[in-house]
Amino acid sequence: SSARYGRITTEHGEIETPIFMPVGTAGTVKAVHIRDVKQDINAEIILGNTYHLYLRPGLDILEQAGGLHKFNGWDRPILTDSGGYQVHSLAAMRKIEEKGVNFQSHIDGSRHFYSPEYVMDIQRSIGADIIMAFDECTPYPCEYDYARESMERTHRWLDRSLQQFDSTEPKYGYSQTIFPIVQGSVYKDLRAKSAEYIASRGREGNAIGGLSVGEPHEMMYEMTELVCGILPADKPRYLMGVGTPANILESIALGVDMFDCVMPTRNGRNGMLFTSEGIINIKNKKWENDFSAVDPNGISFVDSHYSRAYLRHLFAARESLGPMIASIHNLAFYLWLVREAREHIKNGDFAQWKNSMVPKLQNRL
RNA sequence: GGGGGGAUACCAAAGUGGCCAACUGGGGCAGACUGUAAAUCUGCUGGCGUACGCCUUCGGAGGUUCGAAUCCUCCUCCCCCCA
Repeated sequence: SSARYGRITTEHGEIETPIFMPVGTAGTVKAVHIRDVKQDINAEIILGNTYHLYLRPGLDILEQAGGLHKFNGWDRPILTDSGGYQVHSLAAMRKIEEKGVNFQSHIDGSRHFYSPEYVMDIQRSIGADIIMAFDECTPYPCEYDYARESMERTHRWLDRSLQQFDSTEPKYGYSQTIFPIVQGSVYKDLRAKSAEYIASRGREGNAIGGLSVGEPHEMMYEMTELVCGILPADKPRYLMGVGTPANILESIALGVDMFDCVMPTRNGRNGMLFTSEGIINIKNKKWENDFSAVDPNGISFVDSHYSRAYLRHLFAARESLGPMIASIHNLAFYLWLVREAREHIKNGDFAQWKNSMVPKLQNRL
């Protein structure tokens, strides 16, 4: 196993790795109060999104607030995605050129232009501790020729991102750092080339993008393993957008240190609970009169305070407390999972523990 | 007492001779969701069958017709208006 334990230091605090970062796209971890993110879930770092925050509330408001930390009341580290994923997910509403990407807002259809330079400026204004280079997240499947062209363009955009980043200053008195992103779709030679390019930039951390976009898991692991073998061992590796609890443990085993995913929050809002014994669809009739705890093994307040029957009722009645409880539970579970992983890494029995956990995590309860 | 309207699947509600096992919505059941255009989307929802299909349904009973949820007769129940 290539699993490792590490620490990342920012001016908003230290992060132990492996870590899972709750996604807070629009400046909020959806359906979860910041006090619960901090205390009950005990997240160490959360995400924000350049594209969403730029559209709403906009840079003027964020700067008036004094940055995102002050705006949303989260005083621990924040990482912002660059909008590269929106190049992927909003494919129908954008056009990619060498200079940058023309977007249409999904909110009002208004037109905007993102260059790597501008995206750096936006992330300076948001004030994230870790900012991401502007990339293109390619879809799956992706033709080899397009994957290569896109990867090469992402590399050129990276150098422009770095130049802009290095020639500008933080706006709120604390330092920021930038992570470049490996691309190359599911092609080994492209992934290797990209990983070498990204490694050569010598930044404080590196990310792997363009995975978990629909490719088979074996391909995702194969690419992750290959890239981790090339990225420097003494810098954190961030696998963007991953994933299921099993995905996370398998990827930790391959040498990944940082994860983010909408799954615990989005799926939670839709009634799916992840637990150490398997997956629960709390909307299912079978939980109707199950008055046992939401998660008997869970460590968060909601796990022991509420019953499955009650949580099912909340979903059936479309009460907003349902998605809130499920989101808190899932995030607390994800954070518990990575903390456990750390302990087992330190104890030297990670691989054994991981192998015993993965089948359970995928059970359907 | 007089006059009028109505009864369709779990609920509401279309359908007024064949294209109807029956639109649509709700409810119910199940599924999907991986750097969040998502507290969203999809499927099923009379019975049996994997399926071609077969069987039983539109308040009840009878009738007209090649053919009825739709037309006729009687019955039962509900609602509204006037006394």
